Amino acid sequence: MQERYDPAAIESQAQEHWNRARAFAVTEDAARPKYYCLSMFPYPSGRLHMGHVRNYTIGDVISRFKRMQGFNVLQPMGWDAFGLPAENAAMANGVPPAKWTHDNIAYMKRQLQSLGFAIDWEREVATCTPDYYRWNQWFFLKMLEAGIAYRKTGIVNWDPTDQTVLANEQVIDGRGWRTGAVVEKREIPMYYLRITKYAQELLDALDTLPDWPERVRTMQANWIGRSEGVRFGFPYELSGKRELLHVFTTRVDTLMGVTFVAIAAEHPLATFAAKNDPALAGFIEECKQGTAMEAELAVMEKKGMPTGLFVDHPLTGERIPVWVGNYVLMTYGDGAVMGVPAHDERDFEFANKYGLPIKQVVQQAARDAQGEPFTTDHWQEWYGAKSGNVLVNSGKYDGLDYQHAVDAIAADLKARELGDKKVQWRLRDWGISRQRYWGCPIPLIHCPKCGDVPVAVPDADLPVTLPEGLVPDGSGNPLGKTPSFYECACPTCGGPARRETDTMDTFVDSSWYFMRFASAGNDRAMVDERANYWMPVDQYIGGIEHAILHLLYSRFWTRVMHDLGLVKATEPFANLLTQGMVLNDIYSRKGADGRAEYFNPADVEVQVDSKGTRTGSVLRSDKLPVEWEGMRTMSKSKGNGVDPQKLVEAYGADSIRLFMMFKAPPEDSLEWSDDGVEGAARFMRRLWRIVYEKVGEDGRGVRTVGQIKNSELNDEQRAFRRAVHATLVKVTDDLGRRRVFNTAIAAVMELMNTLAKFTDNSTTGQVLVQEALEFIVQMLSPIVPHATHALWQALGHDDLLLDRAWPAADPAALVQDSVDIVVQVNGKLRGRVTVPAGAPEDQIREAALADPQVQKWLEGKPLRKVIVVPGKLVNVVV
RNA sequence: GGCGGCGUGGCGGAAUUGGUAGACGCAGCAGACUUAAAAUUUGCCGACGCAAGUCGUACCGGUUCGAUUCCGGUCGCCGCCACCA
Repeated sequence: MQERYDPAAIESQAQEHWNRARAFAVTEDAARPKYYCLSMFPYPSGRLHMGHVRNYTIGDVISRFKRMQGFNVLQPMGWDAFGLPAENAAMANGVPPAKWTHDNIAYMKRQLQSLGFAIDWEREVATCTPDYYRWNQWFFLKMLEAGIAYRKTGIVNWDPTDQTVLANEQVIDGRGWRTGAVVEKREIPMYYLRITKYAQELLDALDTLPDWPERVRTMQANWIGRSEGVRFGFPYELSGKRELLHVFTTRVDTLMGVTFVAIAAEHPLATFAAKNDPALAGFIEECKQGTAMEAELAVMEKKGMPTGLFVDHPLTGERIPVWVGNYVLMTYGDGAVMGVPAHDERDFEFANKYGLPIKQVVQQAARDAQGEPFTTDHWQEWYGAKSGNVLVNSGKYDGLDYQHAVDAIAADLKARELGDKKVQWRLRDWGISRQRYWGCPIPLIHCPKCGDVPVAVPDADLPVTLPEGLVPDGSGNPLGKTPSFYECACPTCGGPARRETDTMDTFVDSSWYFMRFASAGNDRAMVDERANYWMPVDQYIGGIEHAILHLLYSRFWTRVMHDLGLVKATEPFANLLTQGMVLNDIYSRKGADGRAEYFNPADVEVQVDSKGTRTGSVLRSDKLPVEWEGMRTMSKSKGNGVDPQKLVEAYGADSIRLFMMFKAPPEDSLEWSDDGVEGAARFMRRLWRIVYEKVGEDGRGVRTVGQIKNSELNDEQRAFRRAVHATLVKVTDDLGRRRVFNTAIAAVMELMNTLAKFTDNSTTGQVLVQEALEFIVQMLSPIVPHATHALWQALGHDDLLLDRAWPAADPAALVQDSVDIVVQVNGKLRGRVTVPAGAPEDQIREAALADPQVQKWLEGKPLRKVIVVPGKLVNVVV
């Protein structure tokens, strides 16, 4: 073997070897246990960033480890290739999105290959190819048929920058998730998927996903947002006709305390009332503009205006005024709420401001608070707890507790046919229409003769192919200006018709790609029996930012595919790992104009004192100070990005992979450090050298490992071998059950330190060193596959390391003759004793008490108690 | 405001079921090798103390023979949701 560790040569050689052997192409094999390991596929933005590298390294380590454990492992890769950045790039460069996207895919694929990921590239998919998106279209039509997809004209979130509609999930703090532009409200006909139909299932099934992070399950449960309450109507007359103003409430027990009804500005009744009331119309307009930030909305002043309309109290018939309130959401429930100022903080604030009556109807059972002035303090006391309170001032309901009051009032409302108990969801149906070009065309045709309802494209005419040569100009969807695309014949009547030019939300593409990997290449079906072999994904890995959108959509989509008979799985991802972000230092300097200029950490020199504490930092080029702003995710605007490509060229893929796995546990954020990468490279060189020193220039390892008999070893040899096998046990557990790679690597490093001190040159000693090196190489192989591939050969093996079975520890090597016992006196460490393994408690106790160090602390004091934890410690209480 | 999570050396982190706090690495300090530097390598590296030892896992209290770990409270940071009736 070569003396020098030369990652570039080693890595390209290993990769060639794997490629020649088609080592990562995998076929379904019912005889072997399958393992589907999937990392979230990337958007082909141009180049990989460090977040990708971390994500895919984690997946690769797990895949390679599982493979060595005998699983039939599928690790595929694809491209989430539709989306807006391609259109923006197209506008900037005048290049069609298709070309930009495909160029990026080619480049990023090379990058992924240079990192040595064990990916089955024969299953690669790109969502922008007709082979893939035709099944989006096909399944959309199936959902239309099944009533899961439907068309509705509704108020939508309009992103003025991207000129498109956004789903509720894509609006963050009132701004577009991608552009950050303040979202406007618009009325547009579009297509929805009835995810609300699955709300209960999606909520309940969270309990079947114990291997998902708790916080992701909580976030999904909150997002689905189940509330139990009562929906009922306040009767009123409008032009002689009896109508109902519906509201939803979880506190129907306070119904007798209603003193007003508040409706949203967009409510039809508000629109009606505003017709002859310019002041009200103005107020409504003001509300619709609204402040964008939700956080501000929450603390914003309650504002309202009377509509001049009145409704009847559903039980008492009392006249109740209807107000427009800026705090009422049109998008939740019926866009109207009953106002109970005594028992709802928002209503209380509103009533105080506008002088509306406050009527207390609930109070603590043990208390008589009647006649006391009503203050915010009272509100908190009375409203806070549902339990322990009873109704007052509520006629026949007086004295009932919360649950009984709800039941009684709900029953009475039902008897009057005004309402009933209802479960209300926060989740809303998923709007998938986008007025964008670079997406999957929605396969419908609008025919002027066949009526308003669009006609489905027949299966035989699928896919509706997206023309690839167009370049958007920033003014809406270019498909709408391309007659060759939209002009078509109606499949029903044959007359001239217009093709739908909206495309699908790209979250559609990513909602089922994992099943396509499992049915790769099938041009006759969306999925086939192979999907039932692979699904569900055994391990899914990706960023926490997808905790709601992508994961919820995928869960929904999988259920629909199940219900329409396409797959057996009901949940797509059995196990979820949300990897942490990759952070880097941010350095800046205030310019003369007050604007901050940012510098890459690689160009900054950190100054430390003699203890290593950081005292300041200067720019390398001018030696002038720069300010450290802490660590944040890598971004262009902060100038703290790190290019994986340059690192691979400088250090090799293995050192980068090792550093990322060692620096932090996978779920924690990872703080980038060039020194840390240097340290990883140092370790790789050390590993290489230690093997080189053992096997020499053209040496082969001592292939006699199987012959080690533990009983024939001397004490030092036995201790060394025990360390080797104990490390194997720990690393196996860390990589498998615990999924913490940093401690696994630390354990191997520790073993390397032990190995360096083991200088036994006897034949037996050399065999033990050979065994240790083989174990070390195997244990590290999922993490640094290239170097270990070469080292495995150097150690005298001809087989492919990645197919080698994961080693098993020799139980005889793990046996300990004696154990060290820690002795505490009153809980403080005072001594250590060595006793034979498995010694009875009495013997341990005697040995501990006899220890001179311990004796010193015991003298003259009466023993009160001795606690013996076999194999671990003794605590003497005096 | 609600829910969830987290606070350990100069730094990243370890301590897996309540049982030796600080593994492993980075940075730092001292030495060896070298004409020199790099590379490599050896040792030290929580605080106070000459030492024996004492203190120490954000802070205060509790349970326990024993608490970084469990419980209650306070402070701080992070994440998500946020006028959801």
